[in-house]
Amino acid sequence: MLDIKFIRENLELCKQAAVNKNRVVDWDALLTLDEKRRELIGKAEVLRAERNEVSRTRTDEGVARGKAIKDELKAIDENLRQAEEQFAAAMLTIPNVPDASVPVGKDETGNVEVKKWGEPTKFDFAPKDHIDLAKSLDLIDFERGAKVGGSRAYFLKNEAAQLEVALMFYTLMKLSGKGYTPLIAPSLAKEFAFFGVGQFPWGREEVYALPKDDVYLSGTAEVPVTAYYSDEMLSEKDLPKKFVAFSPCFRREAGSYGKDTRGVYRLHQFNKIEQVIISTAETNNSLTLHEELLANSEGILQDLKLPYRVLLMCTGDMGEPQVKKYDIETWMPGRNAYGETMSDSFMGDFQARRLKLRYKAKDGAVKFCHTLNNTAVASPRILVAILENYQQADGTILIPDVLRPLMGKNVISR
RNA sequence: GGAGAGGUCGCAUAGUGGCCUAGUGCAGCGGUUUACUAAACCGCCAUAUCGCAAGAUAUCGUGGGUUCAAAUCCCACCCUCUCCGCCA
Repeated sequence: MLDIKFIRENLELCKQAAVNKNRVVDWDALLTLDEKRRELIGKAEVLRAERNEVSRTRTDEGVARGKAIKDELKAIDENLRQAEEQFAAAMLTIPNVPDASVPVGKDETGNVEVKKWGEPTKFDFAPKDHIDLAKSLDLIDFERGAKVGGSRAYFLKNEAAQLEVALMFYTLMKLSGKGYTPLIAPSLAKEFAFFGVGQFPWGREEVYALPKDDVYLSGTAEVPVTAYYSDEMLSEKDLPKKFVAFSPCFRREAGSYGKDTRGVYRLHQFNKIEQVIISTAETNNSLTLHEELLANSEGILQDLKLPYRVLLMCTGDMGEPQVKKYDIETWMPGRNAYGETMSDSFMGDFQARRLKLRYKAKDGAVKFCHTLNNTAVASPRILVAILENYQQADGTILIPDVLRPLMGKNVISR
């Protein structure tokens, strides 16, 4: 959410930001509601001031006037309540303004590759995709997954199951060692948290709802962890707060029914470790932290010796809440392409405003925090890259060096 | 699922219709003193909205209601904690 004062004072900037993000906003409706509500607030306050004064007199005339004011106020308050409600709903639909360093573009074709690490793996044999590899080595059971859990469900089996746990453990320990507080976060979260991070109102279709219990299944630990300090007042001296959070993630994948239906690239349920930072409202510092999150994720991929590239997302391919976003794509031989494995976002105070996540600055001023997050590792998608890049001519799969101590073996074979 | 207790400024607490313009303590900020630190003392210090400002208004879990007037009385709901039951 933006500050309405900021919108009033920077209307053209906000309008252009929405256009660049391909979002349609009814600015006139928003500003009309804003004016209406301010006018009603003014009227109500004048009446309340008079009522307060009059009721102190405790005279018959005062009581009579008080009664009259009471009726007037009732009508105004009802109108004000409606206006505030509509205004608040409209405010929730305003997208955030991208940073000046973000390229303007319509869609993914406008993204800019800013870094490439390693080269796409070359094979002196015909490589298999992860589906064939998984079947021949009995690593993933798609058929029984679908039988039991429906479309896009799966069982990780044997070394695939061990590999996922090893990856999660490796990542959690590595980032804990860098001062990130480890968390295992709830996957169930209340509606306010989804509005808070900006998944609602836009992404409702993507989220599993459990209406009977009034909770939702989150698709990322960003939701619970960013909301961790919601409604709280932090101290500047305690910032930034850095978290590395494990959670099972759930996504409906509505609108992508025909996409990536084979394999474990796009799933309804997976496990992920997410980095979340809550920091001060200093954009330059936040941009530095944004790079730190990127470097952390790159470090994981470099440890795993997986070729990847970093894309700076253009305005048209970033979400409503983001100020700046990088995607990391990892080489996946089965796709003969890079596939997204991590997503590194800086939100400014957009989420903090929605979550009432504030801090007291050293000078005593109360400010909204800045929030950032980035994937540390998401599995099984990362297994696609590991299985495919590490396959050998004899059909076996080498295990990345850093995971061998955890796996107790060097190679997957049957 | 059942029973009970409770939700007040960053934290802790006081507050049972008008003296609440929400008090006090702690923390925080500034200062005096000090070789330094601590202590002591002095001052400042909730948030939001509207307003150029002076200031006004609102906020005591949320929403209704009673009243000229509600943190305070009434109703509903939400949340937290404790205990019992069930249970990985």
